[in-house]
Amino acid sequence: MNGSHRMSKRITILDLAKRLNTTPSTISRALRDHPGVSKSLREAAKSLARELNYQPNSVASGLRKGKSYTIGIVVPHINRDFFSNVISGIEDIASDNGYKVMICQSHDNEEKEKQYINTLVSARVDGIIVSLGMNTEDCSHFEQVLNARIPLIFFDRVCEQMDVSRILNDDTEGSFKAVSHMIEMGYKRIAYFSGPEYLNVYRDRKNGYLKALQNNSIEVDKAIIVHHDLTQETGWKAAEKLMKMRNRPDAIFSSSDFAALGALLYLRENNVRIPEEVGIAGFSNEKFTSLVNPALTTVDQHSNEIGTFCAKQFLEEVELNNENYVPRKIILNPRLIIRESTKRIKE
Amino acid sequence: MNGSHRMSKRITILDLAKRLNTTPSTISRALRDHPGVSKSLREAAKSLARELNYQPNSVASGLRKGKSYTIGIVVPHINRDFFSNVISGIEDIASDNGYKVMICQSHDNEEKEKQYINTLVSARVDGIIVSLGMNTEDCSHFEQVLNARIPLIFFDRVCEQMDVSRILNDDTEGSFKAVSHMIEMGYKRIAYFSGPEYLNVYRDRKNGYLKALQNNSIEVDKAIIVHHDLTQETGWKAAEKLMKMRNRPDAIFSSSDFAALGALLYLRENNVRIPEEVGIAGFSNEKFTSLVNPALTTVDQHSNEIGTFCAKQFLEEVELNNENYVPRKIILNPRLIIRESTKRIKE
DNA sequence: CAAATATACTCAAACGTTTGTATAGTTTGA
DNA sequence: TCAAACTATACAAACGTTTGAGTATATTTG
Repeated sequence: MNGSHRMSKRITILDLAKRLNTTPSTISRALRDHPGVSKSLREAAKSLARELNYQPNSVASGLRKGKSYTIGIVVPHINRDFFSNVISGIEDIASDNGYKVMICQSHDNEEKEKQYINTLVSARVDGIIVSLGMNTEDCSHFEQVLNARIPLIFFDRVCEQMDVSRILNDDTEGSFKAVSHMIEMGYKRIAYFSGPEYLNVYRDRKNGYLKALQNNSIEVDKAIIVHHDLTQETGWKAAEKLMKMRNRPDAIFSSSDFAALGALLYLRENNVRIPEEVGIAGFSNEKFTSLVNPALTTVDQHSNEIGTFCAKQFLEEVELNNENYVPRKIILNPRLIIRESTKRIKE
Repeated sequence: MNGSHRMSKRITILDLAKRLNTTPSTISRALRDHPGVSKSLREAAKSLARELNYQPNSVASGLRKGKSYTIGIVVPHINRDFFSNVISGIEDIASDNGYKVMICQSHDNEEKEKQYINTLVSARVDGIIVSLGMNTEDCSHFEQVLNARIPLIFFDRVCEQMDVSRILNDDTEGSFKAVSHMIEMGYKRIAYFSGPEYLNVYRDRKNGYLKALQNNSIEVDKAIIVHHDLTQETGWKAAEKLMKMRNRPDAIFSSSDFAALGALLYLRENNVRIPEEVGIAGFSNEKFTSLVNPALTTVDQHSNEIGTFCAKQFLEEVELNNENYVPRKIILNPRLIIRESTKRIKE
């Protein structure tokens, strides 16, 4: 309550041992119900521990055992529904299995991502789960994770050169579904917002877009394929540019919900009717997509499942003790969610 | 690239020492530029470390120094804008000062919160920053943090009995502003969504509501004050109940944006015009509030600033080494954001 | 009844750092 | 020139736990 001000030394296993006239090793075993310790001592140790409010020092135990029971997670932003749902998924499985998670935000900054990887390796986490930052082109900072024989798992935005497990969506398929749907709704000239092409997700999503056009014999016009960093702001600006073209597009498909939102707001502000004049769709199924007006068609990525797959894959690899496991690629099938922003009466 | 399969033992300070024909202690000092070590050796040590890709073991160093350079954060949910912004704020300051953060989600579950506190104490974090779960009535699990002399800081939802620093909004004031505004807009019968009253924030917000009514000589009607867990779902249900009253309210003020959203969706679905027939406002300024239709009036809590205050307070307390510091209460003034959901033409 | 076997412990080393103290070797000063 | 002072390094203990090996006592076995 008031924090009594005796300089209480933290109590250790040695203190318990002294009080029970035995040794630290015996206490250590007693507390973990080792069968080699008599029942009576086990009980005594545990009740004394409770009484003195003993908290095991997991730093010491981590050092001795070479295991920290911690998983490091590095994502660009935790305040995106996609990432926070993945993290929730990881955390649920992890904590059921006695692991805690350490969450780091790279803020899409390669330097920060590198630092966090260093920190996690230094902290001797038992595994690292990563989705790359938007600006990460070079993957060399992950080499040391492999060298340290720490299980490494990527999801969503991955390092393709690295031979490690990865959990992915079929981004091509997701994009293909969305664009095919838009074509079916009668849109003829569909612009596309893409991210950096050294990242698998953006390359794949673009391929899905191209495939859908091709499939419907629509010619690709590079003028309406825009590359940017897919934020709300740049989405707004890109929409502005597109709408001022003489031959303006009648739809926008964005590989990010945030950029789609920016575009949507631009269109709304400029009284372009959605979906009648211009259709619009995004990617990721962020919460806000169902709430904007009109509600945004988007591609759901099963974020929570991705998280549980990541965690399960980690558990498997850690179990195998880094020996002869084969990296695995798990691909989920994304789901198209059709909402008002593309529901045009077919012409 | 392919993870060469020699069972490479991790290299330690001892390995470096052997190669340079010196001792671990000297290497340890050399790597940290201790002036007692000759310049040449310092350089040699550092370049060898780089060459061999030496990664210091922060577990060992943590054990020896009794410091982990880690801050534990416990929040109900990381996928709420309010919390993730606070975390971002903490993390920015923390990482500038060499601290990493460990983020835990209590999911508003008291048991889970307790476990996480245990884990963090065991992990010997250097500080713990908490916002209580919705269901946490009993704060006894925080006693051990104090006993272990680990700086403890609360924000938003706090343990009032505990004499530790806390960063808060003036929730009464926030609520008062919102409700006063609604009254000014001509709403006469304003319902209220409240959370559990053992939590400071909900008690304070309710007080602000009551104060605003009183201030305008509006009688309080307990029939339209609803207590629930403030999720989108319960907000929906509560709105339904209220709208079916014979003497139904003409406005709803919710102490959570999520519950306000639920209510808004119910009203929209049932063709109750907002803000004409019923006004509505929430609390927290979640991203979606500006995007729903109509946009939701809400109270902004300066989430990012709360985070930086938390981190700075932690740094100060850790600096003082737990000696004679006086717990501090920092109160920020929330900001009312008026949007369409309450902009009724005054009658 | 001696020998084998269980039982319930104790001992000591180890994990990888850090840090206070000791010890060479070198320089300085009167 | 010899003690004092400094420089650069070595030594050893410590952080708190875990674990393999060792030991004393009690119990079983042929």
